[in-house]
Amino acid sequence: MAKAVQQRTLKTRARLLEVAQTLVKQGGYEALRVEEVVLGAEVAKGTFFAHFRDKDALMEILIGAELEACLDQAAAGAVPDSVAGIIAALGPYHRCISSERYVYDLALRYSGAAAVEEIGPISRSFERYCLLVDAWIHAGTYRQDVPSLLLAEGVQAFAIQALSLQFCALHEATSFEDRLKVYLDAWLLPGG
Amino acid sequence: MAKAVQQRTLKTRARLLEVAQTLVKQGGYEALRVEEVVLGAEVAKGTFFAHFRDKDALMEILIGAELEACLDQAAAGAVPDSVAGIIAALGPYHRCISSERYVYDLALRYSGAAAVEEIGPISRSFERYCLLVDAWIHAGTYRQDVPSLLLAEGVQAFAIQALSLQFCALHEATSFEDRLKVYLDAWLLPGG
DNA sequence: CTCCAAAATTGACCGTGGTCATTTAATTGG
DNA sequence: CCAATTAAATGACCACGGTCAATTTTGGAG
Repeated sequence: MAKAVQQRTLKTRARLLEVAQTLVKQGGYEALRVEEVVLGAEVAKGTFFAHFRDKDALMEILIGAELEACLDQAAAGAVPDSVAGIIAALGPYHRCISSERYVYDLALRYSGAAAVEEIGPISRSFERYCLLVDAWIHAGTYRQDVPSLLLAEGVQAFAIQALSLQFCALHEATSFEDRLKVYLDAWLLPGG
Repeated sequence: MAKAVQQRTLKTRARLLEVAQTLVKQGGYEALRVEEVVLGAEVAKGTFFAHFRDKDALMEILIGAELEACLDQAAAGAVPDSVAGIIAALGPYHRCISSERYVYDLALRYSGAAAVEEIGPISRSFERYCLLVDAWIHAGTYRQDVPSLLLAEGVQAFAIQALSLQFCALHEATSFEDRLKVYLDAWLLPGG
């Protein structure tokens, strides 16, 4: 029972991820093909699936990393002190999810973990999103009649609603951020 | 420029839908295969795609019909006069969406129309859901500081949030309806 | 009735994600 | 240093959604 994972394994996995990342940078997530990844990494197709459960698992890792970076950025900045400030601070995260239809779909699909033992990067980033917003709300002056974590979950719910309407041609008159502002004013500052 | 659509067309389409519906009843949506549908309907594969843009389009029709029936039921009943009543009235709709992971994913993906000219059954049912809830809220005594349609959109957003958490193993301690109740109390009756 | 253009249908074919028995490489015990 | 054992990699193969040039059916017009 010594070192079960070999050096080779790490190298192969790293190469697969690197190639995939490069391809995504070039052509976006939608256009990524597993075959191109294995060609670029110079391994057989089967090797890919020995490292990732399926194509989605790779996507989750790549997109999850992007989302995590957005949260890093949000956490590094000053604590926003208004609804508009919260929306602005979350801007990179929301823009990332809405950058591609494909990304939006995948993010929603994996926003909740399918099983306890399989909590993926996207699900984790959604949780961190809530905790971050929770901290902001806690530090600010918003409604006090419900727990701040509940408010944070609501912010996420409204953000998703606003994002989904962004992809809906019927509602394209209003911009994403304007719509979210209306929601969050009503949610965080009722009667105000 | 006489009758552009032939009798034959309608028959074939009806047969495809009927077979698909039967298969779904037997094995659920996830397990449906296009090949089985065309086999059952005794047509070639190409015929299927002459009638439906893709497999999802068929799914949308089937699921959209189920959702529409749930809304019919909700609209036929008495107007609910409380948060719990609203949740109960929407029960069939929510249960339909959460009946299968596959259904939930597809419903979310098509909840917003991708293009103006392509507003599908699911998107339409989501709109009707909002209008129905809007009417209920209008008739009841909930917060008055924001438009009731906005409140209705919020109800939908929270329902989706609660549904997504239902598929998330992390949060399975709380039931869907209990969670939605907490959200909607805070949303529709702030400070109350 | 015959012929014709438009509509509907066909099925061989393709792209791409995913599998698995087999082969190759690395690690360990003696 | 050499088996023996375990991990990793391979690539032919499959499943299944989707395409399209060719063929058949249909419903008039003359």
